[in-house]
Amino acid sequence: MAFTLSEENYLKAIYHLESISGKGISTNAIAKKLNTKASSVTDMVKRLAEKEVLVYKKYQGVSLTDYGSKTAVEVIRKHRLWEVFLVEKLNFSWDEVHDVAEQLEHIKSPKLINELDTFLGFPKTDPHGDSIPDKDGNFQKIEKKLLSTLEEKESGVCVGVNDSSSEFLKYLSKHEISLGQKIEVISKEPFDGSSIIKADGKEISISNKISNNIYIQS
Amino acid sequence: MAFTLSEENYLKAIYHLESISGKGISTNAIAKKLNTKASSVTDMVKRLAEKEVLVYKKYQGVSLTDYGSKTAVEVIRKHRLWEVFLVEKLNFSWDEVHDVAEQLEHIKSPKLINELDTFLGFPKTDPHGDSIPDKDGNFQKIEKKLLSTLEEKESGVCVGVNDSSSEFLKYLSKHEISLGQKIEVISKEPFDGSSIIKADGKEISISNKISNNIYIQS
DNA sequence: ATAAATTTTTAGATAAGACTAAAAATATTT
DNA sequence: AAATATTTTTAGTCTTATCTAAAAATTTAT
Repeated sequence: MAFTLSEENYLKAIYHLESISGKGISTNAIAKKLNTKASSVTDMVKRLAEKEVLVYKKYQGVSLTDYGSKTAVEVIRKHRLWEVFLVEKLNFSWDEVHDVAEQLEHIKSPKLINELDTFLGFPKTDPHGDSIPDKDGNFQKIEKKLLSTLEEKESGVCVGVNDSSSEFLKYLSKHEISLGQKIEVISKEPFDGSSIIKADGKEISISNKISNNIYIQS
Repeated sequence: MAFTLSEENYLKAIYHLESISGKGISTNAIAKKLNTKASSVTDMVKRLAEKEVLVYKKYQGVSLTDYGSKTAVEVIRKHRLWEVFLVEKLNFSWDEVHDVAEQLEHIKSPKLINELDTFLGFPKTDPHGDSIPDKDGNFQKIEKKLLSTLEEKESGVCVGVNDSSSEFLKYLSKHEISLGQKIEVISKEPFDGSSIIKADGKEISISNKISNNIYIQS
């Protein structure tokens, strides 16, 4: 079955929401994620239910079927492989790749994506630290926790980010925080959740919002 | 100004038609090229005229403006660079690239296409022998003529094809005719326009339709 | 448990792009 | 120069994907 660009974006959004909060995703949550209106979501969700990629019951939210999840994972695989290509071969920085990958992920050609995978040497993770599904849709869950959950004196390696927006990634670049970097929590301020961390030898103060967007592996 | 996928396809089609038959392209010619209906063309052409990429006068056909030509050339540049990428880096054969390149040519990102050009080493021609416009839109016209225009005993090098369809390219592969190959006309049959040619040391008979689709440089 | 607030759905519109069928304009024959 | 044929345009419809505004259902609060 073939899917439109919009349909693929809905599947991807619902898949991401399910991976955070389990089955039964609300219309409003999808609308917020896709910057659209709840009424538009209802319309689209009905179409997708007819295509049997998700189950929809009025006022009960939606859940992806196995077929729907598989389709979403295929799009995610494409997105992440293209990101690797852009960074490794075309000199993009990690804060520039997202918008272009959002377009490239919708190109339809099984041969293209499998050859790209081969060309890149079957990478396991993308430039933001997210793991890349293989051609059967299997991928390993990386054991990661938020930087904000670390206690004082604890440390770990930066393995990913929660927010891939260009603004956030630019913030990280400016403070010289990058993937694979060791980060140590020096102290935490209970009042506002901010903390002082040591990265790249330098101590800097970061807000709770920042530490909630950085994934750490211990 | 931004263009939709459909608009870009119209611009490309009109550009190609103009390069064959000059200014003033008829509604019907565009419809045939794009496998659509004349009425659909009229609709679209009105929209494009408002965007000032072409001039449209009822019943008089259309002509691209400079801006329209420039936009079309940008799409063609992207198409041909992606074809080179697919053949040289991803092991596509020249009869497999067209459909995928048709999708990739619509990706919007100036950085992407210029970095791709650099990555590929600024190729001058694509896998079908067509020249690739540089980032300013300049490209050299290759001096080429149809194989069907050669006389008996004349020969030349295959530099391109007129029809990039998978069926035609597969025909050529089967008969071991490829870009850069020397082709000699052994004899021509005036009755049906067929001819016997020598390629890769072997003599084969080809129809007029075939020799009308192969470009030769002497 | 009823009222108020929120969420979700329906109904009706809009825009892009395509279609069919019919009307209008242009070309071609005789 | 009429008559015929062809091309092009118009008018109206369809689909996808979106929107606003209003109605219905569900949740939360009192």
